Amino acid sequence: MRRETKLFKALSDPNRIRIIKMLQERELCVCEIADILDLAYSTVSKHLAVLRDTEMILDRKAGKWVNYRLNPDAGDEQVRELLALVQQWLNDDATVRADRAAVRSVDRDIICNITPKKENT
Amino acid sequence: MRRETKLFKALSDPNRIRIIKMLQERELCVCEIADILDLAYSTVSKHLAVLRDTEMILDRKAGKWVNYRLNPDAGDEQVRELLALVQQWLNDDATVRADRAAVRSVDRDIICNITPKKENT
DNA sequence: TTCTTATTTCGTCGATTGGCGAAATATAGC
DNA sequence: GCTATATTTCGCCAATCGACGAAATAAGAA
Repeated sequence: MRRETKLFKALSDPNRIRIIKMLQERELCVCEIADILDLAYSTVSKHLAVLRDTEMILDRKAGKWVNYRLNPDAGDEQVRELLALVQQWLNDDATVRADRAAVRSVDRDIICNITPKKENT
Repeated sequence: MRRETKLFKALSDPNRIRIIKMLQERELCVCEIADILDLAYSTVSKHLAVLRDTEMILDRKAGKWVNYRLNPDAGDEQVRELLALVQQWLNDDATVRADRAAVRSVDRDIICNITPKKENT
């Protein structure tokens, strides 16, 4: 019972739904998600922790970033079923569409003020 | 977005999940549900209002009782999908099993201290 | 019409939650 | 080893939520 309600609770916040819809597009780091959602890093980190704790998403270090991605092959069938459900939902939602467009253009190098590496000439 | 998170939120409380699992068994009134859940009538009434507000359940008057039942043919596909999901889940859960057994024996006439009608002799 | 009763609504309380900024942590780069 | 930085954790605040009892409502029964 706790497991199921915990899964539903994780999906009951709009920002966490937005995060999942964004991660359907591609892997993202905290600073990119925070940039798109326009939330504090700490808030995003907390939301991601909730989702990671349900195993709906996975994290891994990539340089100085921590990347988050969906976990569609989660061992838990309930997680898989809910992720499949949310995958089908909200694809015509205006906010989701805007977030998706943002995901395609968001750039962590710009957010973190990283100078592009010089091309060898 | 609001619609989806509202549905997930409705399912994120253990007692509301228990109510839905009980209603899979049969239609019930507030006093029967309160008896099984061991909650105040007002609390049960509020939980039922949350569920009715999502259209996952329907109510109708039956004498002095208000009966509640599942709405598996809800107009909203998302409601139908979630009800189908919860139908498959938790069927081995100890609490759900106990609640189901209680549903089969709970009797509103006993709860409300109604004297059975005398049989014609 | 009045009385009784199942239910709903209201108000209060303590617990939980989502937001933020600050502090702490992990670790890449030099 | 030190510095810089992305992220996580902590602490606080306001809003929300689930529990209860009391009051209000709806309506059945007499």
